[in-house]
Amino acid sequence: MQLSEQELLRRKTREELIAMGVDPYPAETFDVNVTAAHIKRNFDRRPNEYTNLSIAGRLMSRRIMGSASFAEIQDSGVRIQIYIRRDDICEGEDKTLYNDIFKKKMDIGDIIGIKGYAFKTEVGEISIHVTDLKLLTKSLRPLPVVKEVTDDEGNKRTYDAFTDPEQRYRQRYLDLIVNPEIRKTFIQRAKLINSIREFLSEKGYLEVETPILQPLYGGAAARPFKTHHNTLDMTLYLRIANELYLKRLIVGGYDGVFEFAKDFRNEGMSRFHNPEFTQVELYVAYKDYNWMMNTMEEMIEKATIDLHKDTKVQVGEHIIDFKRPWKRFTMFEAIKHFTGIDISEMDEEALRETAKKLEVSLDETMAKGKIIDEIFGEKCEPMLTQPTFITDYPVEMSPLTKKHRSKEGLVERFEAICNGKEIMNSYSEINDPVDQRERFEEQLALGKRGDDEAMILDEDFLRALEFGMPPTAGVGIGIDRLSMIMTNSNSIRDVLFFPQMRPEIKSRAAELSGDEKEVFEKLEKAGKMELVDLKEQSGLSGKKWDKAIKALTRGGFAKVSKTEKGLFVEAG
RNA sequence: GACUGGCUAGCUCAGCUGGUAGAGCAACGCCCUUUUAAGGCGUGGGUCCUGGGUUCGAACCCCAGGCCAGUCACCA
Repeated sequence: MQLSEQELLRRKTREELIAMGVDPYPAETFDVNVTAAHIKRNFDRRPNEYTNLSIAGRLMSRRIMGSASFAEIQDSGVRIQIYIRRDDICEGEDKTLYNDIFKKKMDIGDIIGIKGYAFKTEVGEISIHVTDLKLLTKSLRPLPVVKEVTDDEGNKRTYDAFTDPEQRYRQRYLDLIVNPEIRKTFIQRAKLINSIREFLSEKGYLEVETPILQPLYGGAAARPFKTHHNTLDMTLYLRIANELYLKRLIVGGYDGVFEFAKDFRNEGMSRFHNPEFTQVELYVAYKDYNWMMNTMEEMIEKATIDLHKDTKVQVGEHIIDFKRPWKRFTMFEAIKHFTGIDISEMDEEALRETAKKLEVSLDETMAKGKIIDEIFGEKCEPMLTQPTFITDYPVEMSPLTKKHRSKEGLVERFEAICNGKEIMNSYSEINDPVDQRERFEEQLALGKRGDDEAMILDEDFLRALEFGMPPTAGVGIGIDRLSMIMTNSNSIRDVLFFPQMRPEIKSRAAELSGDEKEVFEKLEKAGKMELVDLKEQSGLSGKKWDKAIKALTRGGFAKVSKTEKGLFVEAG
């Protein structure tokens, strides 16, 4: 690793501190009795409360003026100014703590502990007059220095902001230090989860945990991640949903269960999709989807008030109001409303015609239900900004949903759409095991035709249903998408601390030379290949090849492994 | 996957029709006891994303590739 000038200097400083007997990473507790936020909030009202304070934080800026200095420290995302005078922290003749340690050996980014008292400067800034100073952690990397100014009119201006989205996502710790306003987003997300948890717990439903590693994946239409358990020597999948397990618990006799679940779907990424995401799923016995709609609008309305003290949320250009009751449309009504066409009585032929007229593109494999869904997705969903329930979906799209009590060809399902996106999916669950088996079999047929998202038949789940599951309503709520709305975020990555990113590969080929470099570049592109093939492609003589590959494996650039299938090389 | 834009110092960015790299902050040295994007004087710091090509000469032009972002497509 090539270190920058500043990194080298800080490493040297670390050594010097140790040499002079200052531990740059002391073990003992530094007792903190106040936070920056606390002082700033209360100093004006109770100035005498802060005469003997002890506070720790990261050094964010320094203004040294000879034998006195101003600096800022930041704790929990809040900055406060500190004032350090040489003769206050160094009472005797020995001025090392100020002249050497503070001025020379502390840097922006170091974590320090101070003791002192709060006061106001002549300019009126609440500050801490330091009487004692201690290094708690030496920082070895220079921090981006972001400056914020408030001008005479009270407008905030930021200079040298740390804005590169890639760096912010990859180094979230840095982002949190330097752009503390993003902390609010994550606090809101946590509040949202707490609010929902509180609501469901208060109703007496049990929060449960079910397997993430599943031998069969089910409960949604998606491609899974596949993994392997060594001892059992079996394939396991990361769950795409927990639905089938929660329903087993309903069979087992719980009246209501819910789980905040990380689900994993091996599909494309976009500003609305991360390969792992969070859903809360809830199943309640003896209820149907109508009850669930009422319960959910109550729950989300409450959550909105918990977060914003209001039912209204600003999202981009729009103000979204979660106040009950939300609009309700059947899918057919919604399509009629937005296109003027009543498709409720149409057969597949007529639907195709209609889709064509509406410029909704279809492919040959799509059946009736899928066509309806396409038209809805294209012509209605994006138009629905305010929270809206869409009910009564075509049966083909919903293999776990109970057939509609009175409408042929439909199921008892609703989705809540908000800001043009689905945030909730719910239905009256199938509890007729014979019906459920038939639906699974239809899915199997789809799978055989090449639909790689078709559901798999889960024999154990069917066995559970055969013992009898009470009539049940279930719902899944996308926590990430709901968080996006609640925090006015434009991308799912803004509501995840650590969104999935491509690995950070800097081409290390530069460290190599000649033959090694050429071989490594080929290997890096292929990832893994047969040793013989790589040798062939390199076009090197036996001796040169041997030398190059040995250098690469020694340097950790390549790994050779022997299996039954032959010799393989892998980029390291 | 397609299109558009981007990649230059630790951070934010400039760099004209190709002439061999610059500013502010940060860093280093000196001065400075209530400053606040503190200030003053001085100094150092770069694989200009990578690899090829054109050229006397490439950060800049051409080709290939990488990564990121946005939009669209796919996908719930």
